[in-house]
Amino acid sequence: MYDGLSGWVLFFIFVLMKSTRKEEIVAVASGLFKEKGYSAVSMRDIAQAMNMKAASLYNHISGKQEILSTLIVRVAIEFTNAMETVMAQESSPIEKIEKIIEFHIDITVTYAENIAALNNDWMHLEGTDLKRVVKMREDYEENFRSIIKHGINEGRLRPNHPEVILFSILSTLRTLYLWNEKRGKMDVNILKKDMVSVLLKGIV
Amino acid sequence: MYDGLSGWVLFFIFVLMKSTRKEEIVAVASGLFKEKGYSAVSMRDIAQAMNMKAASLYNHISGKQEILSTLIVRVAIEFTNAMETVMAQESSPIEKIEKIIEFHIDITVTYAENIAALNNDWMHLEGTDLKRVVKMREDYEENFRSIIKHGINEGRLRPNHPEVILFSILSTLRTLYLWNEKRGKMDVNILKKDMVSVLLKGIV
DNA sequence: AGTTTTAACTAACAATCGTTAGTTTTGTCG
DNA sequence: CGACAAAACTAACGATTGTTAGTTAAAACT
Repeated sequence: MYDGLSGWVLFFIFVLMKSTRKEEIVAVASGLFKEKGYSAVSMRDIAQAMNMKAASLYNHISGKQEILSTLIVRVAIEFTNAMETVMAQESSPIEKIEKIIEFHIDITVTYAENIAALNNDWMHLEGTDLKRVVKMREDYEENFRSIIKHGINEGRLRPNHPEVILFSILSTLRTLYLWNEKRGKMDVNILKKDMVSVLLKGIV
Repeated sequence: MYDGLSGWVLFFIFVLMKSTRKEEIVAVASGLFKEKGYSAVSMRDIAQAMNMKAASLYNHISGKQEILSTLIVRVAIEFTNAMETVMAQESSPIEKIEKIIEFHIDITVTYAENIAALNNDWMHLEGTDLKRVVKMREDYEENFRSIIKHGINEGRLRPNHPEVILFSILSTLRTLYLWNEKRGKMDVNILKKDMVSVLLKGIV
């Protein structure tokens, strides 16, 4: 009985170890990418930050491209899922926009480096990954746009150009990751309230 | 009389030619930097886009770094001057913020590629240029912050966290350059009105 | 204890990087 | 036309890039 359990435990430890080693590389690399950008970070830079030699990285990953792909696709899926959850709800356009602001803040808290790569280094993806991420972004924006248009048509949003509204909110949310140090002192829920207030009701 | 004039004309043509050749390089490079980032663009890429060989570039510029520096410092000065003009005016905080939004749009129209480099590649500047640009950005943000704080203290701005207001407006304005294709069809003055409305009065 | 994985290492590769030196072409002025 | 300067060229440099091959040390399983 103990032996049987021990087998499972060791299996999970094995899986965990194998994945955390790759995850460690991805995490370390994401920090460097955020500071200098994908192209300015070499495999030797990443290796040095992990106290190993560049060639050793290839025991865990297939190449530099896989790191970027893992990093970006992961957070892109996160945003896509969150948006689809909001779209599935039967709530007003304004409530949906509030939800979008809130999950952007939530995702930014845990995925700041991934978002940096998504924003700044998506064009260095290759092949299928590039197409997939671009498609996800287009769909995401189209969903957001339709919410805004509904809001205007129903008379619940002021009739400004939808593209201006979409762009203003989205560019604020997308660059939230740059703002993590100052936000650090601020409670997330207070930030959400302030953010919703500023973006929806303005500042005057 | 004609000869005297001809001398001046030729002098100006000379100055113009000498500067446009360098300016051409800077302009072409800025387009490439915007698409792929400074580090991912090689001197051979820039040369190819100019129909010449990489070595020939060095007849006009001292190196890759000078291109980046020229590009970024130029637009940083533009923003600094515009902000100082606004600060010198005796107008209300709200009017000042309106002016800031407007000159951001104006500068973006003519300096889109420069702004891309300022936003994404400033960290690849070296030495004095790096310090200078970082200082200009800090001063710029500090000026903006003081306007917002005055607005709140005078009761003309809703009392949200100043940092949230600053960040929301500034990140929208800073990423305007990403939005130039869709804006292309839109009249600049209409864009200004909509932008001021959305950022100041919100969307509900 | 012996065997097999896992994950580190050294060494090296072909390609590309920014840049320099030296040469040739182009164009302008007297 | 000849002299001269500007701006292109070819060739090459040393350094760095991502990656592969082959080897060794450590850890895990039977």
